[in-house]
Amino acid sequence: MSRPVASADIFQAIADPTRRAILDQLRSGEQPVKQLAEPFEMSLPAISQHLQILCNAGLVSQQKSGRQRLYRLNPVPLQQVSEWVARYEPFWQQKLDALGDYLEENP
Amino acid sequence: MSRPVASADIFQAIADPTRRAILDQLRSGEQPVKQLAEPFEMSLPAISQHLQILCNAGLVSQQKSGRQRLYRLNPVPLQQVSEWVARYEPFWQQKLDALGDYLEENP
DNA sequence: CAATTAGTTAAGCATTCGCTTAAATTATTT
DNA sequence: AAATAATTTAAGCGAATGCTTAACTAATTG
Repeated sequence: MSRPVASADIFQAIADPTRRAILDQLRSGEQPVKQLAEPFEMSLPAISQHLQILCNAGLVSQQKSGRQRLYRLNPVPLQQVSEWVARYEPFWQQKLDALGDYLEENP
Repeated sequence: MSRPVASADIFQAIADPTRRAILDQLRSGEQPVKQLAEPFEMSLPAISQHLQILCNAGLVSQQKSGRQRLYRLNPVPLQQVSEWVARYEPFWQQKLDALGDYLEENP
């Protein structure tokens, strides 16, 4: 069998820079594959596979429109990431406060 | 070579669930490797390799203390993730608002 | 000093990943 | 109906990933 089998894991899905760039691009509205592929020096199938992974992770949805397929951003699963990382915010505040104090005491 | 070569990329570093769990564990303070490894059904070298990847990503630092090596959380690079994902918050707000409206209109 | 403890390095292996090219599918245009 | 356009499916490939076991290094203890 050949792959883009469901990663389905959000963290895995956003680990790849191309996929993050695709998501970034989709913030300006739904777009067909060809347009999404434009900024990348990569074959169309490669992009298609990335889109499938994003789809499996629930980060995009697609809708047929004539002979193109419009992909649309679904940001909801990113909340999972947001929530995870938010648990660390107190810690980096602390770190930065410590740095601030240090700089104050050692001008 | 079979190294845990420097990913150095934060998103890659947090893509693995074991590594995220290690980070989670480190929020309760610096810990030696053996203690960090305890919750996992995995060999010590495996954990050591994960720690090295976290180290390369700047997410942890280590400090020798006798014959143990204490690992400590450094959350600062996670801000990168936080900033990236924050750009999507307006979008999921929008999504949830739409859902809310829908539910109000279709009780 | 020999034995033990804590951890890392090294080497190897199976699986997954990101990509490619070629072929297939589906819809539109001529 | 034939040609073209948009995209996916398929197959394959090299590199990276996550793990293992075995061997090594360094600090502590008996």
